Amino acid sequence: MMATSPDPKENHLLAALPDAEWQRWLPQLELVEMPLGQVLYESGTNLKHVYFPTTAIVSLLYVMENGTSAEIAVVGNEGLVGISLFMGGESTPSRAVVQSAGHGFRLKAQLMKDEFNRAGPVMHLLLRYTQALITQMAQTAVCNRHHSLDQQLCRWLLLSLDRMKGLELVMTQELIANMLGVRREGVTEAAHKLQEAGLIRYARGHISVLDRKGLEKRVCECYAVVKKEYDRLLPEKLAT
Amino acid sequence: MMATSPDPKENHLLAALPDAEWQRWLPQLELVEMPLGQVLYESGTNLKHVYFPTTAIVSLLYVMENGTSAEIAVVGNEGLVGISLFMGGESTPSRAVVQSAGHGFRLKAQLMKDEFNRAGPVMHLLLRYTQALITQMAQTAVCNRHHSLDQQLCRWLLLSLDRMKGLELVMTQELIANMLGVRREGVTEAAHKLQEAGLIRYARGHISVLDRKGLEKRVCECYAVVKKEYDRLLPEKLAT
DNA sequence: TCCAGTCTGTGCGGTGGCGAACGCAATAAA
DNA sequence: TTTATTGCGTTCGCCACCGCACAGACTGGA
Repeated sequence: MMATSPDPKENHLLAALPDAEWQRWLPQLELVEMPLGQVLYESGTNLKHVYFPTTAIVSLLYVMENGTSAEIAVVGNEGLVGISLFMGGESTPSRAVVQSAGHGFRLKAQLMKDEFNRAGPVMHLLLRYTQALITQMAQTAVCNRHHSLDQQLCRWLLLSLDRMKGLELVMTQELIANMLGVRREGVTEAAHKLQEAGLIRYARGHISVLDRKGLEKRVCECYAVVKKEYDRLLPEKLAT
Repeated sequence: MMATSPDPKENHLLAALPDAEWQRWLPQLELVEMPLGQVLYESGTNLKHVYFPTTAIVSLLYVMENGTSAEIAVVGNEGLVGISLFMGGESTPSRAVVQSAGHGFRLKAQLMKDEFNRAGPVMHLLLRYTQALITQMAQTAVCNRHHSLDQQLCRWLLLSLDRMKGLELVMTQELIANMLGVRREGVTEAAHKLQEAGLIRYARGHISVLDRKGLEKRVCECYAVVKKEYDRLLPEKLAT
């Protein structure tokens, strides 16, 4: 198995850049490896970079005083980590952790702010992305309130799947439980059901999705709402 | 009891406007009454105005396919309703409903977009507000996951309290239940506990807060996280 | 004054997720 | 090969919240 080719255009936002900005940014983009568990930023700290994942997936989560956590949103090759930089706050009360190892590119904070403040197409692209992210957060709140763990697991799997290439996640049930903010045993049970139904197969930290359509049948409406909003706000550009 | 005086500067965002924009906006600001239950925008529809509540409180909520709902965020005189206008999406999958009757001012959609696109201090103000709103949504997700109904009720009461003048909410337990996305009976029980503890008093759709500090002692950390972020991002301007 | 509608109190069984504990198997390290 | 670690399976009691059903209490309107 070879590492994936580090092409910035694997990130949809970078791929959607107008040619002028693309030329300007390219020399400034720094390829970074993003190993599992890496913390990109900590709650309340000022950001030094924004990250554009290509093959990695990043979880935005809030860690409570007692140590338990809950995922707020997930970011992959469709987006960027660090919106608070251009939103003006410089920091947020959440933490960004690499949930699935891979690569990405980063840009220095000041550079990002300068580019945003040109108030051109880049700004509007980033704002539309931010709105999609907002929808994801809102729907997470709804899902946490109303839907069963089974459905939430399906949602989580599908959201992850949409942000990677293959059909296999390297991910223990314990980690998933931390993301969802539930017990590990709950995830074990829910995953077991999905395996019995022939939708997934898992073993020691590897989950293979066998029947994506099957997951889509089980998942709650939240997944579709979020996906639709991403598609609406961030239509695939023709670039590359 | 007289109606409150309809002063645009009761809205913190309007009050924070630089003098130039204030002069420019003033003739365009339209005073509107906002009766309980009014729907400011519906899921998926294009917005025609942005609303700046002064004495009203507005709930952003998502209504599920089966009719049940969950609150995503609450907006009062500290903010504005309709961020998707300048974020670029024009619509969102949520609904905005007046939760507490009062007044507000509105601005036509196109005007708002034009003002935003000047890319000056107004834009940065609105973006900072949006980030605060994002924090509120994120924390709602966390709270829905981890905290008891009792604590969530406290959080909800305090958030509402911060956005109004007096100490009495006109609000049935059934309505609160719809906002929180829980059963009415659950709210009844939680409210009963608070009343027994002498923190609130209620009767037929009127809730009086007797001991705000007491509520703050019972509430989960979520409230403080959100409040702190609003204070950080939207410091009180000296205007007026 | 009486009725209808609204708001709150309460009780019941059901269930989904919690916390803790322990067993087991597959992998990695010695 | 042995040993330690990691990941998954299972059980058991517990509690918060759910859904439903109904009773009382207050209010406004005819």
